[in-house]
Amino acid sequence: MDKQAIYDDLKKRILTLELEPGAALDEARLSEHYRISRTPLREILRGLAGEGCVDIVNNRGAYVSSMSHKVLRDFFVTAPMIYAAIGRLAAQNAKPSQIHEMREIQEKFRAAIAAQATADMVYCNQCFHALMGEMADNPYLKPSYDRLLIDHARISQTFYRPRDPQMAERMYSALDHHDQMIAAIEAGDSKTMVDLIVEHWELSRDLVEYFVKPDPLAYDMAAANS
Amino acid sequence: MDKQAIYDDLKKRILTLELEPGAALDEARLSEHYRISRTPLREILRGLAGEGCVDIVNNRGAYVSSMSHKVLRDFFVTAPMIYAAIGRLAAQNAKPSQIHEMREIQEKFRAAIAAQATADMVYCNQCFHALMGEMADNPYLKPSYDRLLIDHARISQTFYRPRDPQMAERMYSALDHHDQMIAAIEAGDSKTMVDLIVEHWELSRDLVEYFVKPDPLAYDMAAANS
DNA sequence: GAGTTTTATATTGTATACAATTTGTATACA
DNA sequence: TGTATACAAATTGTATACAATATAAAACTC
Repeated sequence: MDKQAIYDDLKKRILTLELEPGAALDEARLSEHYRISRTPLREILRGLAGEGCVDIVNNRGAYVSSMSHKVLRDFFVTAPMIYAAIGRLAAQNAKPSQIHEMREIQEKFRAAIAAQATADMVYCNQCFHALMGEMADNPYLKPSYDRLLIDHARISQTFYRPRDPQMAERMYSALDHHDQMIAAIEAGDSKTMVDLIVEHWELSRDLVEYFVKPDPLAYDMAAANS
Repeated sequence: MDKQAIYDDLKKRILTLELEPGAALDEARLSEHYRISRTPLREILRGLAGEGCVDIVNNRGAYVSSMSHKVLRDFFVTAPMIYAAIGRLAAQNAKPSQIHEMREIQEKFRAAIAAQATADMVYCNQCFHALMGEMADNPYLKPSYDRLLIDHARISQTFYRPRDPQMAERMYSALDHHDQMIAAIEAGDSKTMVDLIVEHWELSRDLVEYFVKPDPLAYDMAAANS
């Protein structure tokens, strides 16, 4: 397992919440686990800190970045603007090879949904949106976008309930959006792309809203039975 | 000189173009210069890479991040949106202690302009806008904003001509904008704030436009004398 | 028994030595 | 003369040992 692979593995474990927000990342333990010395491991942790996955406190170690209420609020304030901008730029700047790669990811995504393989779904979705960031090809937006994607993955996992039939519906909507996005990107149609991004975003927003404000239990049993 | 001081010093040297875009950052040379070993120096370089000051290529060392035409274009595409968003959030979220600090920076800025101390002007301006980023208090926008500020400083220095009388005018306009911004932030008036940000931005845009498209020399000497 | 100081342990930070990779140069050959 | 290969130098990457700092525990004072 080389350095990049360890980097990716750690990032994946953070994204999938296997390493929970706030969890301490002990250098000695991790370096032993991955069979490398502390020096390169520290560089990996600092790299992840640059991406926003990890918070480092001087002389007190590294922690998986937290997900406080404030962070959640900031996420919902910021994501629409950045996502729209990235979508617009992706439609303008995508290279043919990237569009091809996107189609491949989309087919894997489709298969994962059909197979109800939650982990694969999350991963393919992540790849799809990360690639969109590459297409946009803007070094100033990329760091913010990547940070949003990291927390987007974590938030989605927090609120996703695999047994709820509404979830399957949502996933097929998302899949459909992705198909339309690929078409818009190929056509270089940035206006349609932004509309799709907004629509897609509302899926995520509604998921959390539904969690915070779920269908209430009947508080008047007599009425519920009538 | 502790680690943070070395970090700041390197960043400052990059911002002031003392270390030019694309310049190689030799680990051995730098570690000797700052009297620390390579291990912490490497961490500093990776930290700066996370901020976007430095590009690191595997097995081929660190370089001051470049300023290609594409980067310049991306800068002008992206900055208005992010600056406006940061301005709006700063007006909404600024804490009294931060407003107080901002006033102090502004007075130093005023003094630097009066004294025509270019380096101090650049530094105070940088501090002013960095503090605005702190006020906005949004972890998703901050990485993009900081990256924009780094290149903004470098671009401004590239196109600034201290001997041009127009430059002094511009600086007084900027100073005036800053005064008005502080008032808007204190009043929590985010609408006015965004208008000011746009106006302030046009100063920077015009500076570069003027450089790219300066007053042409007379090409018809007869006509010029008539 | 509560609070403070001291001591021990654990963890992070730094220096140095060594390994791996890349780059430059010289030489052989077409 | 141009290209390819082999070797040498320089530079980056990693491991390990040691130093500094923070946390936990124990002893002490009041």
